[in-house]
Amino acid sequence: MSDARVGSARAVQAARTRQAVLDTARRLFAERGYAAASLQDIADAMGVRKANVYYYFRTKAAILDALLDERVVALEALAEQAEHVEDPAARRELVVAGFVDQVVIAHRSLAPVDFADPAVRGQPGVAERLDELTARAARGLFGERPSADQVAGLAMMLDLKPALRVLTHLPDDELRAALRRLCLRLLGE
Amino acid sequence: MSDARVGSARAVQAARTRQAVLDTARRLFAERGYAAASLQDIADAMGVRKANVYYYFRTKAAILDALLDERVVALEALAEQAEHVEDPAARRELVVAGFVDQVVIAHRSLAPVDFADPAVRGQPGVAERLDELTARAARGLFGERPSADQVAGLAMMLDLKPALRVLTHLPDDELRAALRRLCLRLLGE
DNA sequence: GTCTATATATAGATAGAC
DNA sequence: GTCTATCTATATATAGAC
Repeated sequence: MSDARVGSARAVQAARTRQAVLDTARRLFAERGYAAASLQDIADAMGVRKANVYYYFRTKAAILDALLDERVVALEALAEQAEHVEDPAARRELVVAGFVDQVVIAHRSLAPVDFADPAVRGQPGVAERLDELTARAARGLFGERPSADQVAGLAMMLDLKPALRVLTHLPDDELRAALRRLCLRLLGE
Repeated sequence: MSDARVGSARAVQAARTRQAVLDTARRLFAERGYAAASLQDIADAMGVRKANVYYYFRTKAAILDALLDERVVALEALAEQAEHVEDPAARRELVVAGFVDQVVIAHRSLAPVDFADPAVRGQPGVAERLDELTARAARGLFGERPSADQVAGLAMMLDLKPALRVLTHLPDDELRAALRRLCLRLLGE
């Protein structure tokens, strides 16, 4: 029986290890920053050897790419979804609620990649992709000519980490409510 | 004549080189993140040898400490000053105006150390010092029992970098005005 | 005060055995 | 699929000449 066959013992193990790399890297990148979290750290935390990590990802940057995709794809899906809502106020509600849910879920399970990390933004193509996503969101929320205040508020919203850090003690529902109010304040009500 | 004598050729050169280390490190730490900016990078950018940098700072962390002091001392001075203003609204105006001026000046001259960089917060004592400063500011602005929304807004205000990134095209006076409005929104008017 | 040269550790990454 | 062993580059940091 081929290893490629879905459900074979090796295929199951492969999927499990690959996912463990992503989960561990996500946590360590968020805790220490991308540059300061080494592949050795990741392997140690997983209880495997470094070469085993390289079996699944050719480079450290490839791990980051996979993690960024998780978040960026989810955000792009949210933008897509919002663009089908006609009423501007309802659209804003949808974006804020969806965004906050994503952030909270990512935070509660395993902390998300930090878009504000200079080492992350410095990866080839990353800054461009984030900036494009921001511009798209700005057009969707504020029209073709967003004001400086609107652009600034949106940029701040994309990194809620400082707020998350001081609100971790709240239960999920209160956390979500507080973050939603914060986002609406940033977008200018 | 002793080198220690103020104004001697060597003392002048020492002060100049030491300052160049701080200026260069401040810029590179902000651009690339603390972990990703090496002492070799700093020495190269200054046009000196790495050993020369070590003549002024025993470790890389010592450079970061000196840079953090610049910012934290300035922020603490602002907090001190604000605590002598009786009227709450006036106090808030003073804090926001003073804070924004500091951020803009630091940004326009040489970009400031990034408080949100995990590698920076991870240095011994840094997170504690920043958290204490934040708590002090919260008490000064909102009284003894700040609400979750107030604490969250203040935490966000301490890292205006995302907003700064999208507003760099503005002239100084407009930049300041936009950032002040942003801060006031974050603090809840 | 700045340099050359070097020590030592660890980073990212690969080869090949099992 | 995971391991041991190793390569190469670069990191922080130091010793000692000039």
